[in-house]
Amino acid sequence: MTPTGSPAAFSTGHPNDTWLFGWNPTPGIVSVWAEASGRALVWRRVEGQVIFSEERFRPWILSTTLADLSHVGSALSRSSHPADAASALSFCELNGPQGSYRYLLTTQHWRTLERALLAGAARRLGQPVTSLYDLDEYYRVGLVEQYLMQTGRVYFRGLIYADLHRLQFDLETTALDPRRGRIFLVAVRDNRGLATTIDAASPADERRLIADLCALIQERDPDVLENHNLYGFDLQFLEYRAALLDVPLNLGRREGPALLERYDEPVSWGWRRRSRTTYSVAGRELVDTLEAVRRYDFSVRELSSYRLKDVARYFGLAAPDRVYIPGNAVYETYQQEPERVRRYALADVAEVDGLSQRLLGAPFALAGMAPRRYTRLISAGPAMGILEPMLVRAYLQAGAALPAYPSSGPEDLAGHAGGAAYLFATGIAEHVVKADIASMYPSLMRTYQIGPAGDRLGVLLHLVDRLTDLRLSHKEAARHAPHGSLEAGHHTALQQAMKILINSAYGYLGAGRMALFADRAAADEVTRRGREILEHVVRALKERGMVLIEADTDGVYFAVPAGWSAEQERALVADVGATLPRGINLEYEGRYRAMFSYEVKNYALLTYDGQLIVRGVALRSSRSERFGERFLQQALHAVMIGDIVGLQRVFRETVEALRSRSLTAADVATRVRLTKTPEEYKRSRAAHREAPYEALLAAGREDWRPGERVRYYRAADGSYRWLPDETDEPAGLAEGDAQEQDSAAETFQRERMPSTHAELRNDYDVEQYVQVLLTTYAGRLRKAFAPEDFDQIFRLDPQIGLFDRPIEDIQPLWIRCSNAG
DNA sequence: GCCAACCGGGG
DNA sequence: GTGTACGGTTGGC
Repeated sequence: MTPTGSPAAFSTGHPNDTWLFGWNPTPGIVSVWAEASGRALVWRRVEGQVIFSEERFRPWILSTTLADLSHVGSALSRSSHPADAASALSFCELNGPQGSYRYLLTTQHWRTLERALLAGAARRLGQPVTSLYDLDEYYRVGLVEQYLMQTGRVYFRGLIYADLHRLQFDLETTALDPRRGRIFLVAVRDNRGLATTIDAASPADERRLIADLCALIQERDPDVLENHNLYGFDLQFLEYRAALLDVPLNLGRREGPALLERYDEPVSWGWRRRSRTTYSVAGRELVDTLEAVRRYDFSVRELSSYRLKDVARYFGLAAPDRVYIPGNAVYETYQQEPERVRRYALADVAEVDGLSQRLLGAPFALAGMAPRRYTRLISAGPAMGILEPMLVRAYLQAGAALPAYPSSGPEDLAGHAGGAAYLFATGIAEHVVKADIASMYPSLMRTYQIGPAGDRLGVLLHLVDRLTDLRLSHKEAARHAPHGSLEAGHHTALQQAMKILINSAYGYLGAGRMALFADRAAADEVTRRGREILEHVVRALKERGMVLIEADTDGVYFAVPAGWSAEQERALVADVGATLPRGINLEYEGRYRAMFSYEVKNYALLTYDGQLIVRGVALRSSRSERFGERFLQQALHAVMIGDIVGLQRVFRETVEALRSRSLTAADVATRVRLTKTPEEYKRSRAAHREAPYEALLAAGREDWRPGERVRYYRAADGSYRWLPDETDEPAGLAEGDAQEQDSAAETFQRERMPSTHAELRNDYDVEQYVQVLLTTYAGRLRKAFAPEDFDQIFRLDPQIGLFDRPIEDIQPLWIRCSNAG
């Protein structure tokens, strides 16, 4: 290996910070292109200028054995240090026990090594071997990762996010499928002031549009190309159209190969294997903000849609006068009002830029630590995708062998006990406090020094240690920097990146047999300690007279005596926290006026300023009829303030509104997604009728597309009625041929009108919806009452029952101290 | 009510 | 060069 820096040359104050940030100080790397031949192209941004350099590296792989190279004989040479290797094939022995990855095999050209190993392995195993990834004897990473781990370099050293030159482009096309539609417009902007569109009004102009787009990108020379669903749409479309029109697609930097490299990766989402396409170009990083949104929502779980427009609104990025055009009407609109579409497309790219600023700070900061491309860090899993490469780099830097994969013995099949979850009480509680243990699992790892047994150098625990301290200092620095400043953003991004790494350390311990340093026993020890701590907190709260409601893994809800102030609550939490071991911190997370405890992790909270928060699926309805949702909101609010009279009133009013037909079809309609094609439904219809299709057929719609969302309701005569809404896609639009485009335009014109006549109809099936109200919505409050009280409150027949008592006397099932009366 | 299958996004 | 991490909805039985 030929490092251009040494570990001593880069330090940020701690001898082992190189485990965190790499050991090579080279600043400003914005892109790396590594080839199997050992050529690496590196672009750096230094003082605003881009500097290109061509470098050499030796492709490498780690192995537990030399057996598969015995057939090459003297072609394999030994070197005492990897940096000394010069021959076509060589190996260096690392420090480590038998069975560990103690052979670092290096080569001049990756294919030489790969061919030799595949041939050797095939001979050893007596069957053909097609991929080294299938063999446990080898630990292999991608070429760019090889380069970064070998050199100790990382991306973006010394840069802040605003230093990156980012360009967004967004295609507008006449159809979704590039075989059936073409590009008629592209909007382009960058974070250096560019904002423009390129038109191709006639099909003959499309070739010029693509060429102009490439030329503009070359001229602006950005480090990053960004868009929403860039991989899934824009690049696929561009690739197809450029090939069809035989126009070169030069998106990369001129010093590198002018190609758009495509990977069709098998990806498992859950257990299911699917394929997705990604791309890369030399010299520029590609950023798909859709991936960043997915990653964001993975932890936050708040987005109901990942569509650009929805996400932009969610983050408050959408301009108030933003133009909205339904996707299937964009081309029609362009033909009549091209300027409107240009503004629409420019708003799209502006929102992508906003999303980038909002979501990509953390991946940017991670790229300054982990030996991986920036692009990959946007969607990489934090444990295997980020932490493990850092661990591997640290071991290579130390000349130490990686441990063998942990053997999967029978103990691994035994159930792994996770966090504790307790439901202490159901019903309604008042004066509720939530407290939780800050970063519980990493804190436990740190406090009790629980790390993977195979981590002989103690890298993981060291990383958790340093990251925890550094994160606190960046949080602090972000707080003190001027709000909204570049400096604040920089520290916030680092803080977030560090949080991601810290939180993944525990997950990594339990990451199954494919993680090099996984350690099930250590993971179990962490959760065992966690349960111990949670039980301790619960006990301490009980001893202090608090009423426990529920506790889950690292947090607990409990009720305090009426009349307590927030200060008293905080003091209590601090008091309990003081009984915990050093390094384990109990935090006061919030206070609530009331809580409806339903099941573990399923509850509703009422804040002191009247906001209703509903958590867990059990309290929500998947049907989501508007009238039912409205009822449930009001009902939960009423029951949590103990207003049973009000609760019954809301119920009776809703029943009355249904029966008097003062609600509308839109209020009772439900929305489903179609799965069958018209042909499939026609086949199954005789055996089994399904409401949404019947609704369409009854409305005269014989054509639809699976995936289409359909709103419908049940009418008084028992039939189902379709209720088209503003954003519904008309039939067959994916095909995008001329007729269908026309129908799209017509539909669009029709649907721009605020609310259609159909929405205001009131011919719904009253008793059906009364039953829905009672069973689906009111039923969710069953656990808040004694059975006879529930029946009395929600009785449909308003005559007095034999055992009724005055409604004023009915109380919900309060969760209260027994001694408080 | 339970289980398996499917989808997310882009014009 | 991945990924061993989904979650909500729907339809079929």
